[in-house]
Amino acid sequence: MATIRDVAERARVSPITVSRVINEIGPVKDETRLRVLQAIDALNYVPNQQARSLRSRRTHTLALLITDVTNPFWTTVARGVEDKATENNFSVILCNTDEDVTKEQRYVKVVLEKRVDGVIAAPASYESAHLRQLCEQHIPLVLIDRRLDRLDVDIVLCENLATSRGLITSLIAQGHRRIAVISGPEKISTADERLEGYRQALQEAGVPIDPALIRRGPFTQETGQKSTGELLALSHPPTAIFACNNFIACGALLTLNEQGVRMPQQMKLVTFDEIPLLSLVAPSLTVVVQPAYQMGVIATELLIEQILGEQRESQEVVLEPRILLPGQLQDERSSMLSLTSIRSTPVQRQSSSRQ
Amino acid sequence: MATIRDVAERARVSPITVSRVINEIGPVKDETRLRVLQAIDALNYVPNQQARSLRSRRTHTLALLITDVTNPFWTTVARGVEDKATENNFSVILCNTDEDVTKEQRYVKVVLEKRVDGVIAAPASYESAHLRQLCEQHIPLVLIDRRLDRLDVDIVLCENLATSRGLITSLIAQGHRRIAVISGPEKISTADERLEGYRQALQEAGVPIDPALIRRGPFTQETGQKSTGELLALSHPPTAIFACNNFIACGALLTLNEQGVRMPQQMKLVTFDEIPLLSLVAPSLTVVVQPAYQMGVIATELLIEQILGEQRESQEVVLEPRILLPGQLQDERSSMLSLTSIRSTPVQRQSSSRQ
DNA sequence: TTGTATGCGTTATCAG
DNA sequence: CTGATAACGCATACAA
Repeated sequence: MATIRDVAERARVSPITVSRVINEIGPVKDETRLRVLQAIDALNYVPNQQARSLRSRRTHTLALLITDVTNPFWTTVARGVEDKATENNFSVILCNTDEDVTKEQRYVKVVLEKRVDGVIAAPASYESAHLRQLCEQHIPLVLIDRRLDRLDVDIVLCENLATSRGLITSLIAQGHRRIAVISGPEKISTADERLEGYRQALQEAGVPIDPALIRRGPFTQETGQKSTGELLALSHPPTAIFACNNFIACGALLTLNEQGVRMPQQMKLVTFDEIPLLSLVAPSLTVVVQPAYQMGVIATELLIEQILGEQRESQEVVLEPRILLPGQLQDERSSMLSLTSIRSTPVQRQSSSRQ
Repeated sequence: MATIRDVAERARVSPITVSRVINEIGPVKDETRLRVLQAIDALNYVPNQQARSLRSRRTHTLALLITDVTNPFWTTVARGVEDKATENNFSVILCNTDEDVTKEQRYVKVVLEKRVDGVIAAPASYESAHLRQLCEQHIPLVLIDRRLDRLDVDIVLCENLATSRGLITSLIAQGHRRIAVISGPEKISTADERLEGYRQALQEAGVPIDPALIRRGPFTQETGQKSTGELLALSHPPTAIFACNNFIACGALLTLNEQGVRMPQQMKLVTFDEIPLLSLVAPSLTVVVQPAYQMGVIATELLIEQILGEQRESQEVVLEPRILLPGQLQDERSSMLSLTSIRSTPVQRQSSSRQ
């Protein structure tokens, strides 16, 4: 592949002049520029970003550490990140951690070696020592969706605790007393906060908390299926289930369906996060829809600010989820299938800087 | 950040010795190695991949050009690519082309600048001149899912034509005579081949082809909705619809649902590609499930062979899709929600090398 | 307006 | 077993 020197020779100038033409800095006579451009064209010259990065200390590359692109929530986040990154001439390296701290660590190492300009990460655990490593090395970092203990860093997320408390309060208002919850793993802030919201709502309403109605497990369909099966087998089963993410909700749905449980008559299901077609499958569902695409976009904006930018305080951006009640906004429910509409939504930040 | 020289100084050796320790090449006395390792640890030294790449001409980075991660099919492909890449110490840059040749071109440029070791791409059009550019520059390339005209290069895909012909033949055998098809854009091989299969099946069975029953548009939900609306409005509407991808099927499903069309009594729907929960929404659906995860894995294997490897003939790997009939294999239908099962499936190649 | 010298961090080559 | 030197491709600082 042609180098800057090849181009320089062909255009009968020095390499630096070629560099000036490419980067459009410094004065170059029009005639010279033309010769250079012709040489570039003739040789199919493409600047070597590796060499460039070595000097400029900019790789124009971001890393996105999420649990699993296969989850529509993260897929949409990834799409938001990629769109915003591309808009700013950054590439995105995709990293699936599967909520596995070891994998996360491996990716952190890759990130350091590759000298990416910044990282957007959903921690596999709120301890995640390796992510702290990034901060120590002064790699720009933005957390997304999940918190990290005792680390003052930019973060974009939705209000989990209050939202889930409101969700449960409203179930209680509808007359439900035996409400089950199926939450995610320990040490993941979203799982903890959604569960805590559940507890607070029951306490406020004076409804006793029955440990048998509280289930936890990986954020997977299997957890939903298994837990729902167990809940249905209770001598005094719940009348409502709060699934803490979409995969768990799918599992619950499958099991409820299998066992012929009618919704919402025999069981009311509420959940965090969207899955396409969910509204068609179970029109009685209440869904907390997090603005995943915007979360990705905003996280990327914050990251790029950090990379290009001035020092500033860490920001915590808290977005409002939309709550889709049964029968409501049917159309919008399937919007994930086509991001066109979401993409054009202007970004609104409800940020609260802290510390 | 510490450099190899810092480490060398601290360990009182030359940089090259440090390099030898890191890369585990050449002989180094145990004592020296230990000193070096201690220095590396003390300084938190991480080798600079940029500088390394400059010499070694290996970036350990792949690019994945797909139309849209948001489509569960591509999501799953991406996951397969990422898993296999990671296994071989490669990172993956995610590129969404949205079936837009201009975007594709921009990404090709990025790919060239970044000197990625190889590219996996689903062409936005079977012309896509820019992708040819990669071949000219001798960048290892593997096509996935879609063909490119007159280009002898590795490719992984499913049998589209025969599969769709079989699908339609079976509809005819069930007594359907007015069968509609909603296919994707022009210049995309999958859209063309699936449509061609439809045509062949009708011809073979002596069923006249009615142009009013043939619709094309972008592979989106909107296309499915719009086309289905138009088909239902025909004076002599079809009794079956063949949706050529999952998004189109979703659109069709939404419109059929809205208009209260009962399936399969009033309308039989068949489709390519899976969407989670599809089976719950419409148990009467017939779905051609392409092994997306495996496609990603195999494409990556081929690419890595090219990168690391010996010259060899271009390979064309054609995989068998699974066809899920109504009511059949209910469990497997939702397997996309959790890749665990897919991931453990051993890779079987039904390859046919050509040329 | 253009060019020279130098260095980014690493590794290949050759020498000791 | 270890080291000196050069080179990868480009851009900064300075000079002309």
